[in-house]
Parts: sequence; C-alpha cells; structure tokens
Amino acid sequence: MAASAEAGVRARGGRTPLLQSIFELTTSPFPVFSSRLLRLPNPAEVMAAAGGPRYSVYVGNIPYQATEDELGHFFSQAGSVVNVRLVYDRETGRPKGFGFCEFADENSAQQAINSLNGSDFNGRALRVNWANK
DNA sequence: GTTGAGCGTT
Repeated sequence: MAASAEAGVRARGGRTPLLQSIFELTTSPFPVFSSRLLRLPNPAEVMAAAGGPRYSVYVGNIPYQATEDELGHFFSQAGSVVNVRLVYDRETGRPKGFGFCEFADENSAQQAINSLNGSDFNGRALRVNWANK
C-alpha cells in the first residue's frame, strides 16, 4: 500500500477511504442529510460516495449564521444530498453567504432548483441554480 | 457583535 493511502487509512480509523465513505452514508447527518438516525444509502448515493458523478447546485443568499448541517437538512427535501459546502472568507473566516449543495442524481438537483429557488430559508429567499461546472 | 453581491481553500 502506498504511503499516502496508509496515512489516509490511519486518519480514518482504519477504514479504507471508500469504506469510510459508505460508512458515513449510513451514519447521519453527514454526508447524506436524513431525518432518520440510521438509513441505507441508495445506489446513487453509494456511487457518489465512491467518486461517481455529483450534481452540484449553487446556493446564494444564505443567512450568515446558517450551518452546512441545517442547509443539508433543508435541501434533503428535494432529494438525496451527498455534500454541502459553505464558502468562507479565507482571511476573516466569515461566511460569504453562498455555497454549494451536491446531489446524488440529476433529478434531485433539478427538483431543488425547481422547488427551492426563491424559497424562504430562515428569513432569506435562497437563490438556487445549477453551479458553473 | 459591521456586512447582503458573490460560483467553491485541499
């Protein structure tokens, strides 16, 4: 095994990166945002965790105090969320008010854009659209 | 204790 891979396994409690990703899928809330504590990932989610295609959606006008957890929970109403990233200012560490939500399948992402663009999230109307590549 | 347009630090 390569040195970098060994380091990765050590850092992740002895699991290979792929197994760790699948393990994370079954233990909420990351990276799949589920209302349940334990669930089985669907095939698209497993593929996404294994490095398969992800469908990334740009989210703007996010409240500064929002967390990725809250946002992921909110977006999971549209489909299977695989990852959420809020963008922070590198210097100040303060949130920039936008981020990205990745879905396991295209339908989920499109559903998020259709149903959640302009929707109210903690008092602000989110902008939701396809991310630029 | 600010801020409201923004398309992403690995």
